[in-house]
Amino acid sequence: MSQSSDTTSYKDIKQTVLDRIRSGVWKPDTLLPNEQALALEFSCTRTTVNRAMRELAEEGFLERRRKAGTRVLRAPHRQARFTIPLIRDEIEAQGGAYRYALVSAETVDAPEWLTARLALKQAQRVVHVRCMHYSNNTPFQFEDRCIVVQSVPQVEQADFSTLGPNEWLVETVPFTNVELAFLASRADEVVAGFLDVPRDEPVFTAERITWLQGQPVTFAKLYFAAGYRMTTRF
Amino acid sequence: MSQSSDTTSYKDIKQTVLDRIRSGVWKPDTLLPNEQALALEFSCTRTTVNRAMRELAEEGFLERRRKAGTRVLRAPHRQARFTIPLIRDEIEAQGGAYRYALVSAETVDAPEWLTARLALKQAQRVVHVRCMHYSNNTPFQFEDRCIVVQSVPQVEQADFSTLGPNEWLVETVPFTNVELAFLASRADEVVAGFLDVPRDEPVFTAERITWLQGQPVTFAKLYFAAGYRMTTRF
DNA sequence: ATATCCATTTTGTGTAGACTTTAAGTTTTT
DNA sequence: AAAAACTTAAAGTCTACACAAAATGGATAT
Repeated sequence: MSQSSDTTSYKDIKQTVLDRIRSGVWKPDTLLPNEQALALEFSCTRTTVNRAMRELAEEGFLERRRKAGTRVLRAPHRQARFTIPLIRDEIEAQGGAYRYALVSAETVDAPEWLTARLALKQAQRVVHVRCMHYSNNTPFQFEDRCIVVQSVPQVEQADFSTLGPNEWLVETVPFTNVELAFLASRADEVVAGFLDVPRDEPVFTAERITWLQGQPVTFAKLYFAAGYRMTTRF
Repeated sequence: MSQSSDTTSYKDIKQTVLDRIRSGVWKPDTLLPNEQALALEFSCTRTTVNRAMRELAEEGFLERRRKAGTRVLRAPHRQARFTIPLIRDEIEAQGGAYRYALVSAETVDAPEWLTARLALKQAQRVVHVRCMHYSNNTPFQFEDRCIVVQSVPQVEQADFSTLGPNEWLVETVPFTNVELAFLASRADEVVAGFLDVPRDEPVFTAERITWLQGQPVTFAKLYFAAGYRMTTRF
């Protein structure tokens, strides 16, 4: 099917199963034949069928339960996968020239809202960095970030004048858990100034909280330039 | 490790490998031992190692190339996975009572912008539906959708007075390709009215184009209520 | 120096078979 | 009835082995 080979591959099976779902041969809620039977039909081993079905389940098309069998999901709970690239990569991928500029960097006491937001045990020192990312010298993103000193002590020696805090963190604390939120916010004086948009302009915004093994590391607000769209296909 | 079993499972291997990456034993760009060697180390078969490493690669931690081997990715290209639920499910999941209300439904000629946007060969008839989704009787989402008649002829007989067009489409055309974009837009007169927010309020907005085997089926703009956040963890 | 070819290594995927784990359904007991 | 115990079907995972496919790095030819 996919290759002009003599054996049936798990990819062939995936394709065939998808086709049957598409064409309505196997409608939502249908209980599919078990792996044994499918292996017989496709004249391959159960191992191969298993891989095909397992992947289709992971992709959100099927639901599998031991003893109960495999059925077609009625409302495809399809998952959108956004790849979150480094901003430099994102800009360069669309052919722009990336430029970074530090706005400010200072060590301060964490404000109350941040203490609450990160569920810090007590008030902590944080490095507060603000910076800009440009594509072809037009504003692309304004970044406003706090990094918890206790979690990443090296941050006090870090130099953010040429390297952005995100890239620095990726190098320094490569392995993290993330909570990411997208929302629409309103450009205040500061954001409007940096992004070169009118005040009160709607701004696509991402909030990103990062932990390292349960320890909150950083809170970032990323304000995108006017007209930014975050896109995916599936 | 995970189970108190006597065999090494692919999950154990995944965990161990992740730990080594976390702890810096295997730093970014490190070339890992090949599957043979790992199988020996974990005293299991190469098949088991293969599954562990394959999944870690899929999850964005490793890069694998034939002959070149497996290496740790420097900037974890981790992917955010958003599950896009039916809006009814989303509302009910957070404990709200879902209510749907049709605003308008009419068959019209596709406006030019839509013809261009969907790359229609010629101007087509479309069903234009506008409707509201409420959570506990507060506005949650305003939906403005066009459905291409030629692609889904049954739509002209559809009754959207009690069933939302999205749910109808999921039932009728279960299998589709989707392009999804998120952006921040500004509430115009209409949107502001329906969402009960001031004019010019920033509104988190999703645009969704759906195809069925290459045929454009529907274009939808989904305006979310004030303060909506789309969240994910990874 | 440059381009082409080729051997070898490493991952990718298949077969065949066994044992394990979960949970649906049935039967039995309370 | 309701709860507990049992049976059993289905997916989940492992072993052991084989061959395929890709692509690197060196060897060879231009």
